[in-house]
Amino acid sequence: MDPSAPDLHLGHVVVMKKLREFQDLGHEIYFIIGDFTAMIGDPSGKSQTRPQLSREEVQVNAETYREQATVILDSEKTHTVFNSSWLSPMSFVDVVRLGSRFTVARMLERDDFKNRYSKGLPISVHEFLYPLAQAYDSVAIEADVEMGGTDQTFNLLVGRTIQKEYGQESQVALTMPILVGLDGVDKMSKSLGNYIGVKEPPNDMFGKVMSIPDSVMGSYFRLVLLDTAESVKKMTQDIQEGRLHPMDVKMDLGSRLVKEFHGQTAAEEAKTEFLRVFRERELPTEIDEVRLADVKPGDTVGLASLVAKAGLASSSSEARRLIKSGAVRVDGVKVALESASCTVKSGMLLQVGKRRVCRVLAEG
RNA sequence: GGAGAGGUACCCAAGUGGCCAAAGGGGACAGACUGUAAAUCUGCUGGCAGACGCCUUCGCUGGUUCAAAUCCAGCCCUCUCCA
Repeated sequence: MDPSAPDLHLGHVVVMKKLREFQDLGHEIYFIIGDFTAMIGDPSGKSQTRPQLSREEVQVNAETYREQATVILDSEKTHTVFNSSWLSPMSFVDVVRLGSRFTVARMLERDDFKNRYSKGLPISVHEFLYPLAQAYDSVAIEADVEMGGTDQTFNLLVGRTIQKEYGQESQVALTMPILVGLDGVDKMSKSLGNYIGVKEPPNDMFGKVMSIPDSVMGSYFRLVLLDTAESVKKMTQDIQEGRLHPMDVKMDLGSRLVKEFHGQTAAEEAKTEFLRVFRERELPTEIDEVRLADVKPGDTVGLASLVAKAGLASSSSEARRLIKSGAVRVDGVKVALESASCTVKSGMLLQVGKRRVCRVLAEG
């Protein structure tokens, strides 16, 4: 687990559910926090070395992980370890020795490296060290089985080779299919912002589920909810032949997911709220309140800057564009004049698009 | 070490003295339509400002010029071939 982005999402859940199965069958799980490897940065097409995290940050993130992971995993059978504890003490000699057990040709078997190499894109030497470091993790804990997404196949296989070189029996590499994110195209990941976090509030979780393309619903049922292949196939057919409406199926998916992470009641509430806001087009039952210290009731300010201050747009220029395109409402009334100014009232309602709403509390 | 090519906004990519806040495409965002789906159409895509307008950006640092993404010098980085 990479500790630089401490949010577990449904993509992780796919793998963790399989881990849980192993636990239920009596296996012990080592949850490796990649605090050392995070400094190298997994080659992902962007060869940027990630910022080094402080000891404290890593600790905090690790704790966050543990807490989130226990939603799925049995904490009794889960050991949390940091790979810096065996990678940091290695000397340069050790690293050279490790490197001598693997060849460049085999490194270039990895698709990502192969592609970059053939396209003339840079590959730094330290990136070759990443799979080796991860492989050494397997040596350090004497792993019997290592699990990950299919994108980890190469790394897992390097682990097998390296273990053998260090006189251990090669681990079994087990990969789970990759869950696609909300865009329906790319893998679910935090950096792409197309994820559903396991700790997200019920309403957000439900709403995000509803925004996924129909075409990927099946994989969510199969990989996250562990429905059988047959039932997913039947569902797909029923939709195609008009016996089921895709939206109903998606709402069912949303309810079941929210139920899994937040319970039955939350699931029902999230569904009701969704119908209320997006079908009936009413305001949400709970609206965020934004306190603005530098504005007081009665002030006349530019609407654009107010929208930006309230955090509904990233800048006032951005807010201007949104106003111009007719996305902004003040107390429910659309204002499309870019240069509009408005008189501040405490508790006034600001809306941008369908999703961003807040109440402004002027406390200047 | 030698020779060549290149570094432009979130990404790809045009631009080779003023008409450049920078073509085009993708993505993102917003509007219409809808099932907060897909597809389609439209808008929009540096920041500040109520407005006239102002400020910052084309690898970095200096220079030439009334004017530089564009010319010059140095530096940094990437790729290819040769050694």
